Amino acid sequence: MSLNGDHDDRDAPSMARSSLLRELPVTARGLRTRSALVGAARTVFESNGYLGSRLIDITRAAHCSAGTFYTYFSSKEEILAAVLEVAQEDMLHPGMPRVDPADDPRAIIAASNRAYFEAYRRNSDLMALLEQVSNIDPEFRDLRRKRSEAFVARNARSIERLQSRGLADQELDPTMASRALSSMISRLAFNFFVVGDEEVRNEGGEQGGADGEGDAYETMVATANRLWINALKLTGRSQSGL
Amino acid sequence: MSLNGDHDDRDAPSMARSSLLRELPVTARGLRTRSALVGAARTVFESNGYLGSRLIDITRAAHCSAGTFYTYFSSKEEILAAVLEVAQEDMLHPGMPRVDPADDPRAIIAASNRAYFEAYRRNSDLMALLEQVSNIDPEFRDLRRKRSEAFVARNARSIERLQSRGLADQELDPTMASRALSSMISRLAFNFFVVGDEEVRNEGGEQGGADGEGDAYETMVATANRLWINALKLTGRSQSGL
Amino acid sequence: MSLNGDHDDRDAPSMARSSLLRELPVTARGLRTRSALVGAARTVFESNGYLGSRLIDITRAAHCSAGTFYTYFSSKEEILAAVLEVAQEDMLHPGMPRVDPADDPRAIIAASNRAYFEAYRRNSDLMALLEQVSNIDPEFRDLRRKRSEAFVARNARSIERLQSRGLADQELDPTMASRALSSMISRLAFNFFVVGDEEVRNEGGEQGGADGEGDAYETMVATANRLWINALKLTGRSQSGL
Amino acid sequence: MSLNGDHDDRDAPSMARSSLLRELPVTARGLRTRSALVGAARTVFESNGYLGSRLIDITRAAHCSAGTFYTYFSSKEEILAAVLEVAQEDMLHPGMPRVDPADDPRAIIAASNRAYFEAYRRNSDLMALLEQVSNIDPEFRDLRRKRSEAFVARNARSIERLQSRGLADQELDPTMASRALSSMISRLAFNFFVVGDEEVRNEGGEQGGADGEGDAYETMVATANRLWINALKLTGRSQSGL
DNA sequence: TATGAATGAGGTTTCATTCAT
DNA sequence: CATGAATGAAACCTCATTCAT
Repeated sequence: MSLNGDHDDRDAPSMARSSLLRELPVTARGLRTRSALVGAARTVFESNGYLGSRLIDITRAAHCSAGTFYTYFSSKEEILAAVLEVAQEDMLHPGMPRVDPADDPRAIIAASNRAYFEAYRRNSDLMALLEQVSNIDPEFRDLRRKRSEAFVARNARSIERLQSRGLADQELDPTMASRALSSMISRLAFNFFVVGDEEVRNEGGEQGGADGEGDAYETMVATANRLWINALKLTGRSQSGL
Repeated sequence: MSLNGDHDDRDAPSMARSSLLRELPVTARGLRTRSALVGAARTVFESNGYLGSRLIDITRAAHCSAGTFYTYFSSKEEILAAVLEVAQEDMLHPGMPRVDPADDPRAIIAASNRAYFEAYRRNSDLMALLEQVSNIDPEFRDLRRKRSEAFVARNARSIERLQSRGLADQELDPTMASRALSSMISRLAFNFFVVGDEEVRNEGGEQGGADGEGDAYETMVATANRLWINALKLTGRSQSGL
Repeated sequence: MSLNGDHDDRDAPSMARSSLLRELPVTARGLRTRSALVGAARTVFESNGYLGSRLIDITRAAHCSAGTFYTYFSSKEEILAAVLEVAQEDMLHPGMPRVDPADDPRAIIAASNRAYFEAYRRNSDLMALLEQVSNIDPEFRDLRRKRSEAFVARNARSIERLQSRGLADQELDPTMASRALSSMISRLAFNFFVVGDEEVRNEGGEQGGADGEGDAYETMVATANRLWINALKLTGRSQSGL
Repeated sequence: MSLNGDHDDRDAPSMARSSLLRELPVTARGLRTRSALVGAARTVFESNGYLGSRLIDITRAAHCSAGTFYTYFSSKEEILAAVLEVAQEDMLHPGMPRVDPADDPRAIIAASNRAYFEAYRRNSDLMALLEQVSNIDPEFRDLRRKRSEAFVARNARSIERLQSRGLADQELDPTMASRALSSMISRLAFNFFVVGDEEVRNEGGEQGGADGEGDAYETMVATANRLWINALKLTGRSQSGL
């Protein structure tokens, strides 16, 4: 349904395919080599960033030569696209528990937000990479923007539906609200998993007991959910705190 | 007072000074040249980005030789710091109308959010630059993070105060809420002014009349304010609509 | 055997390898190019000195591009190490006539000194280079010092052996004497072949007949031998004049 | 008298004056500034070497501006000449105890060698500098060579005199022997004070008791003296070890 | 399909020296 | 006599990409 875990700017791979990727190799050996390159590139990019990674680092990690690279990709940009594509899957369908549309919308939001954060945690290095490259290469910025808009539109429709059912603040512009709340969640995740260091993650809730990283994480999730729900003025029969 | 317009990551210039900048020139001529370099750098960086800018572009724009650059700065990084420093002022003290602490908190929030967006608009090229560089250079990322935390802490105290006066949702963790809402505003501004192009800015509100960019902007500000206020569950006897 | 021709500061090539050199190329073409670079570097360094040589001079002489240089060496320092390494061979094993340990020690000394001077003559440009660079770059100074110590130790053992056979001055500290005599020979060679110009080399012995460079050279060798033998108070029943 | 402490290549300042130095300033202030520059240059050169020293380091240490430098010196080379000139004094007249020409030549040699080593110790940084620069700049190499020859000639005359008195090995070429022995002493000092590190200096004599740096030093002096005397086959009535 | 050597434009940076003030 | 800003040539080095094998 709606309000799925995508608060950020990525999308179906097909968009990327058309402009950036070559055709897949036909032989088994070719597939293996290409696969090794993509895997190596992911590792290398995650460690050193896009700019810090040399093609030779990638080919070395893939146990092949510099020339071979150009059999499968026509530029550094292109293999980056391939790397990002692989990871989109996980961010796009973060394996959320099935939700019944009839459920309390607040529960659905809570679940999808949590699923998003979990996926972000798994892919934080890649998200950092995406953030880096979309601020460098207009091609990726553009890609990102287009994807983002698609999801914002979907979430906007959900908000609209909630409004028409009288469950959400009628004064809000659905598209803009969708943009704002998506921004909030994705940036929170970015700051927590990419920028954040121990200081950020070690703070627990205000109640006291700081028993490690988990506390800060749970606080973040709970706060994000509550803010989101408050922001939409979601009402419901159920009084359960999320 | 509180809840000021700072949703982003900048701060007192002194932080940068210590590690990055050379001593200022003593003669008027030197001051002039240095100034010309900083101005030229701002222009060049804004046009080409950090990576796309060559030192020779900067010195040419400043009408001086390559060697002169190193009289005042010891690296590209350093002149970037100088450029950003100049712009911090405007982002930090965006010239908000004086607010009376006794005013309706909702009005204060609305005013400070608007002031932030205005400042962002004025400095959007520079904000794009900061975003780019903080995803490349750990020094700038670190600087940014430290600054951000300082402001988050300040806003968190404001939220706490509202909570203790019974005006804001007591269930929220003030620090985390501050982080989330700051993220929302700053990212919204980034997407609007930096990433956004005609498509984004030309959409008006859903109510109808799309008459240009102004509409989308007003919708964004209004939505941001309303979401922020809803999110904190700010209530008040005060009569002003936002 | 002992008292070999090494009065100076060089040694097994392996010392340099570990810290300075890249792996060798695998193809014949690569080997050829690397070889051309080393040869070109030797010529260029010998003509212009280390500081006076630009990488571009070397690559031009080797008929390759600047980038190619870095396929094989990662710095000017490194190719210098490679150049010196080649020349070490000749200085280390100067092709001395085989000596019988039972021979008169004085004859052995005379032969090994002469072999050293001959090797120095062949490699004088390179020795000048080494002298220059070891007074500039601590890495080379260090290398030189370590090598020197190894040879001093070997010669010291020879002196010790002569002492224990009652053939050399017992009062001498073997290590220090070895150091002193090695210094004498190597510096003499340096002054003659590197510093010295026509004035020096044209002087014959005092006996009269100045008939060119050869005379001065023979005088130097004879004097060095005689001083060395006198200095150790080498005595022998053996009849051979030096 | 003869065989004075000069085993190396320096000489009366007048030689340098003619080719390298400007006239001295006339005012007291000028003299003070010039003096400060020379002093600063000595310190800086000794710390960083000739190449490693920037003019700006020198002027800063002398508390004056870059422009002022050129009031007194017309190049980096020139101030180096001035620095070396100052230090020549000490090396040239190392304050040897007055010797009676009628004394045992061996005692005279021992005294003058020791005086040389002492002077070298006092000026070792400067000697390192001279060594460095004379392998870089032909002007200094030339200067050095000319000076050296002058001293070698003087010592050669002393040897000749000893030979004619029947006190030294008649077979030796006096000039060449002088060159060789001077080389030995100066290089020994260079290796000990400039190149040498703890390893070298901490070795005591062979008898055992290593009680610090002094031991190695005394061994060096004693060995140098004994080798020198042996080498010339100096005979005398006195049996005293040196 | 795989190799790895070759490319070369272009970047940043240094510092002795000059000169207007 | 002093200042210190300005100069500018040239040096070293990087790495995505090509291509002969």
